[in-house]
Amino acid sequence: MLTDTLRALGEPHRLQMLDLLRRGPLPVAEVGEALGLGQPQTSKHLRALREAGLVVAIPDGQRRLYSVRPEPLRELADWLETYRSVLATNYDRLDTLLARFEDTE
Amino acid sequence: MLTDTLRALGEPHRLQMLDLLRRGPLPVAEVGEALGLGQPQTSKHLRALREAGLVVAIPDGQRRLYSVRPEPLRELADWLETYRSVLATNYDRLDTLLARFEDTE
DNA sequence: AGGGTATATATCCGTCAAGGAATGTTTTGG
DNA sequence: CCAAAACATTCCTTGACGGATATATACCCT
Repeated sequence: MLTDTLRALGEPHRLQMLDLLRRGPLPVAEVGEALGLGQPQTSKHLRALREAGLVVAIPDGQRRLYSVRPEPLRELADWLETYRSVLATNYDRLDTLLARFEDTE
Repeated sequence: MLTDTLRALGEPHRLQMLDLLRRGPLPVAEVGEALGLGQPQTSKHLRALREAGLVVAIPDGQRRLYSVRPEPLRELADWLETYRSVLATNYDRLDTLLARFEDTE
């Protein structure tokens, strides 16, 4: 679900984690170290990402290599596509906005 | 901030609101009615969206017309772009993933 | 000016999520 | 088989959040 993806990434540490894993798979310890997180917190956040389908864990000896799973990101990209017309238009000047309102009124 | 955008949209009602406003500006009452929300709840969520910069309110008599502000969505799109290579690759079959690990090991 | 409408804000409550410390589990190495 | 390493899970506490109700504010109309 799109909402789950957004909620999972709405947490700063988890967003950083994904950005970190974007470069390639990493074990839990390195992820935690990179973000300055404790080991339990790291595992917890990785679990949240995993449950959102944003990440997969692959056993490698006594470690677990986490890597990005792109599916949810594709879904997010598809959703953003539906805003294509909105993104194209330059709505950001207030007067433009007001002008449009007067038109449609 | 990207996190704020994701966090704001991580709430199902707010995501629905944005999807609703994607078609064009609406007053609070119609937004609430469309989502089956009470008036205070509607205002509260719209405020959250507004504070995330995802929405603007324009006074129209005693009403306020809310509409989408594209800036944060552009930022989101830009962020997604950095995952372009990840999205392109077909990571989704587990064996493919494993094969890649064995390669890089 | 007054009454009604549309929206915003305040408050209370229940719930959930994040951080921290301790413990459990699996795997490796000897 | 035992001890240590790497993670996962649990429990606790605390702060934030969403829903509901009540109240305040702003605006229009007559």
